[in-house]
Amino acid sequence: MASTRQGDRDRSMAVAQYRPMPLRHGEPPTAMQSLAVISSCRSGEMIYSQQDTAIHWYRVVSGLVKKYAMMADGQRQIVDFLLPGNFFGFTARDEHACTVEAVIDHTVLACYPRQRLEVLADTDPDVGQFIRKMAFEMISRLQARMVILGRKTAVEKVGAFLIEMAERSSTRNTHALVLAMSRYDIADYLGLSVETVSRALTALKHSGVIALASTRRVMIVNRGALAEPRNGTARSGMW
Amino acid sequence: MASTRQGDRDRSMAVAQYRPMPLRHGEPPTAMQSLAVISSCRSGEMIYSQQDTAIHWYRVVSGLVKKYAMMADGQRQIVDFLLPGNFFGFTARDEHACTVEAVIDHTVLACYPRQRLEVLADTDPDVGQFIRKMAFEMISRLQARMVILGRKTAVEKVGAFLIEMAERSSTRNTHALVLAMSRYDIADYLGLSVETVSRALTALKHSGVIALASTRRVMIVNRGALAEPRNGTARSGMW
DNA sequence: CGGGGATTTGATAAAGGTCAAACTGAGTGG
DNA sequence: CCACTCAGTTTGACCTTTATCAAATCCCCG
Repeated sequence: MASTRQGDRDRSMAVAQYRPMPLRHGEPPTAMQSLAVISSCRSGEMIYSQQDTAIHWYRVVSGLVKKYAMMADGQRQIVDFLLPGNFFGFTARDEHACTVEAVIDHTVLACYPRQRLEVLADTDPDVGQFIRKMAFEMISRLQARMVILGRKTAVEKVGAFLIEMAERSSTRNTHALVLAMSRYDIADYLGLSVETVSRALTALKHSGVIALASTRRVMIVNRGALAEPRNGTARSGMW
Repeated sequence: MASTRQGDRDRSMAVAQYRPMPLRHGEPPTAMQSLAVISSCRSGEMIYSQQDTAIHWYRVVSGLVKKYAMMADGQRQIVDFLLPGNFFGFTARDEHACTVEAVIDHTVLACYPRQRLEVLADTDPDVGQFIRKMAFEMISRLQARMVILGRKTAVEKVGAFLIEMAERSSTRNTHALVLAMSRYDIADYLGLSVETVSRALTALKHSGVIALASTRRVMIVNRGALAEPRNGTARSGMW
């Protein structure tokens, strides 16, 4: 599946295997929090749109938000889901490259005036450090997803997605998991069609790797097989 | 190809089309530059490896560098190519998630001790701001690539790649372009097989969208068609 | 108790991967 | 200077994976 010919040459050196990163950022510094304005959104409500001027930075307090790009032909790629504690909306340029909208009702956001926060970041090292760290974490997360998008089969993508969500959810129990987003959203996040996402979930269920309490409530039964379907119970070929 | 059913609902709102970002960062602040140690690498030389401790941050002065992740089965995903002016090596955690190696001989790097640079970022607003901006730009770039990886055909991916390289190269002429990396590298960057990359280039050549002066020297003849192969000369189906 | 979006399932086709082989061109040694 | 080599690239044949089209089913909400 990959171009392994040159890969083979490299493999001896890079012994270690790629692993995504669990990591949680602490609370923002209080100086920063004092700038926040709290607001609540309903499901489907747009926070900002592609090409809007970037006036605010945001943090998800509770709920779920999706960041996506639309293409000329109407195709959509969800670039990220933002969970409680995650930041979004910062950009080096003046306008946003993506659209962001709330996925569920009662999504609560902290909203920071960009100008004032940038000044604060310049003057308060805690704030500067915090923002830097946050940006670095986002880079790590995007890089991990790049690997998933580029080099995984449908079942592996869905498996990786479930693990990612289980780990990023603040729940204690990483084996039970509620998917707040639709199959369509999952598909556009993983670069698959809805049907393929559905079939992958069915395949994982039938092979006993996961169980579905309801369509959106997933129990992770065999975490190892979910992370590495190629050596697990899940047979190759999906059907 | 996408799950357009829900996408249709959204399309009315997101009128604008997604466009990647050309953007060049200026020179780093001199306070920062005074920390730099310059070094030169040969082709294939590893700068750091997955799981190495992150002790330095780097900037490409000249040449070309690739950042990639290896997976358990030997598959490789190139997460980014770094061109002159680009930074790499920063992470929120202690160890690197990716391996970085030079693609061509005489690749020159500026190497910054992480500890000291972080202190400097805390004390010197110019440096803090510069690093923040750099991180934000990298986020933009990764997001743009996510769209390409997730929702494009092989020919579109290769087209987008050529455009990206043409724009990121500091050359005045964005129509002639030298690919310093191999087809294998391009394949692992785009999540394709080498053969498919080669066929896509051939297809673009035959349809007159590009011309190949030699295998690695590309002339962009019809930039519009390269960006939007679906409405261009390039017929769907590739063969 | 509908109604309609969300999800699943099935049949089919297209895109891209894989395997195999030929070709190209830069370096190497005779 | 030329055969030779070998990595990199291209091309061809075939086959797997996933998208697409179509339809059934589920289930949430009024």
